Amino acid sequence: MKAKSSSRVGMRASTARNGGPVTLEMVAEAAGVSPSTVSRILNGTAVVSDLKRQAVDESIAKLGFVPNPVARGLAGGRTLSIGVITQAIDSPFYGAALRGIEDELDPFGYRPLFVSGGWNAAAEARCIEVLRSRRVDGIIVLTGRLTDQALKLCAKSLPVVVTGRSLKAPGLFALNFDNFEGARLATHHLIELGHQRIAFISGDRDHPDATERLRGYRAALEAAGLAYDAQLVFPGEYHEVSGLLAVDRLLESRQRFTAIFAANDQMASGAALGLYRRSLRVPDDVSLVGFDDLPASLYAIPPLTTVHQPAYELGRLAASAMLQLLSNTKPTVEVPAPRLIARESSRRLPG
Amino acid sequence: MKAKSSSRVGMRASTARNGGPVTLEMVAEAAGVSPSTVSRILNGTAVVSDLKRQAVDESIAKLGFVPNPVARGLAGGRTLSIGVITQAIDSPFYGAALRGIEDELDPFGYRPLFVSGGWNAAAEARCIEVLRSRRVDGIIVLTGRLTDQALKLCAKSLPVVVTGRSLKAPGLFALNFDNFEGARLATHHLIELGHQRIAFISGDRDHPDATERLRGYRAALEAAGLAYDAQLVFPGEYHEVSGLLAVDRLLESRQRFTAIFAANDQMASGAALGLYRRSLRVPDDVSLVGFDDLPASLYAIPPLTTVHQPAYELGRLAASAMLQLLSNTKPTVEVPAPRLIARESSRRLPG
DNA sequence: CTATAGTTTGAAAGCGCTTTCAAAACTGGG
DNA sequence: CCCAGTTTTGAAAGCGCTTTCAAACTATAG
Repeated sequence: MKAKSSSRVGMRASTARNGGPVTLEMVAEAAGVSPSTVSRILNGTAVVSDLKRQAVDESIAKLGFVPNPVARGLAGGRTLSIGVITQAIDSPFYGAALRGIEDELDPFGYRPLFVSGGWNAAAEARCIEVLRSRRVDGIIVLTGRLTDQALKLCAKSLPVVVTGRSLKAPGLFALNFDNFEGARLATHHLIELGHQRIAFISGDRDHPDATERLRGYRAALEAAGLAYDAQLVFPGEYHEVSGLLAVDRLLESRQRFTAIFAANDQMASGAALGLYRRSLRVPDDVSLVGFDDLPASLYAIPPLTTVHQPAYELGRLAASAMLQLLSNTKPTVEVPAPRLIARESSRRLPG
Repeated sequence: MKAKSSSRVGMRASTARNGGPVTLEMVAEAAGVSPSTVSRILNGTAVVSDLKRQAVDESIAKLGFVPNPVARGLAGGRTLSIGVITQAIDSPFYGAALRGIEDELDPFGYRPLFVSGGWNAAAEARCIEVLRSRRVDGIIVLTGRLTDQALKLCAKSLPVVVTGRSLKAPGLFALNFDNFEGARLATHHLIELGHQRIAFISGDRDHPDATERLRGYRAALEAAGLAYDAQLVFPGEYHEVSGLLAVDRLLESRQRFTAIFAANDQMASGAALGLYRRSLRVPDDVSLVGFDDLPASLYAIPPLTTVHQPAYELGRLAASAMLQLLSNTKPTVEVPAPRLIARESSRRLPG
């Protein structure tokens, strides 16, 4: 836009017309200073007399100059891009986080570079290599399967922000959501409604979140003096089908239960379908609670009671932490506490 | 991965250990040739004797050399990255397309650079500037609001692939899904089930897809000798709330109807909730059909009858077309035809 | 065996920016 | 008014790669 309009505005110096984009050198010439000075002004690397600064600022505006990030990357090492390792670019949960990252980075001129690891440590390691070769200025890792080791190693050469774990290391900042508390809240909510036989559909067992949520479920049970019954726990894999399957198994097991707590909304959605297939009504016959509060859950039928996980906020926070890391300040971001969103899929046990 | 393992393998020449990544120059030296030769081999820019080629290949492997895309971008103009303008990184519909693009590009060493336009022509124009300044090799535009003009202009300097419109220009390839036919199919399906009063929740009216879908709806009606009744058409905005609102207005209008066709799944989902709130059952009281076939629609309650739009495939095709454009072959990709996926939200009108 | 055309190769000049390094322009203090 | 001490500035050397250009070959014909 800028560059385009300049061709209408100024014709003093050579603009876009003369051949390709405006370069720093052209600005320098137009302002009657050396390229170094322009660079210094651009980066605030040194004090420059007000006179020259003004001349340069003017030329920049007149020519519609936009620094070339590629050249910057080569010369200075900074590319103004942040690598983001996500598990799947189209994940309903991480999507919001990605948007948060994008929104937070944008005003600072940084761009996210998204790469998908697909829940696979080897693929994620490759992602890191790719990002490194693209000279990103930092890496944000959304959960994933990389070992803490690998992350720490990476943080030695590049600032790293990681979500979904607690970890401390130089150049590394971890941002963790309180999954334990969230699950405790959800389970507690059901207990409060009078439910005693609460089935749990858990997530991938090698997923750090998943084990935390299971712990939260147990903790709430125990706190209420209810026995933990392993027969009521069904392994899932965080996607819809596994929720459906879990319900099938639950029903086949002939266990008595009045409520289901699924470790994420996607499984809850699958579970809901499973119940629907067997003509069991939510919440009349079975109360159902999820985790994550996906946008879609608000429009589930019935709208799903769930634990709100602020994915968008988490994205912003991660990005903000990265920005702080890059400016050498110690990140000071606080992850919001879990909140239970009671909707219509859970209700008081009659009788 | 590569670079890492090399530090275990070779120690002949200076590897990662000596200071930063391996450069092309180091490879040249190790192979006893000039940098130019290495570059030529890397890019296939010229014939090189088998002897040297082998020596170079070996050194590359031994040193674990990975070309620096940033330097490449500066020198050669090619950055091996493709800009992708999407409307929202977390859109349930476009998400799949993004994944398709990523998957298709990956084996060729290209990376997508996603930027969000947010359904806003000005923002999209800014996106183009950003991408251009990042020296992307091409731009894929997923629908959006840019004028055909703007796209053609852009295509003059950079290959462009655009979805969601039909457009012909040099350096530009358009990939359009047959929205008209899809909508016709959906409406026809309901008619076949005996429905005659079919309400339509349309999309944004300044959205090209939306008008096509409306046309398809009308065409099916007319083909069946059913009168088009503007009173049964409610404007929506392609998201859940607007579907909910549309149903409210539909109900308030006291129009007689037995089925609803929503111009996308998200609005269908909102509509379903609206019906649920009024204790109208889908499909018993009202048949409901959507458009897009979002992953979530399979798990809606009841599972949603919808028109399958191959978002993932579309992404792959767009990326593939871009790759062809980049290699100067005329793209030859074919968009799959719309298919109706009959599930449980629609049923034969009794009586 | 030389002249000529055709190949393969290397030297060197960038790409647009950052960043040393040293020179130039200012300070004052004596 | 000169010199040391402090800024402010510019020249120039890269960053890692591509690409022209011309030199060094090789093959072919005369």
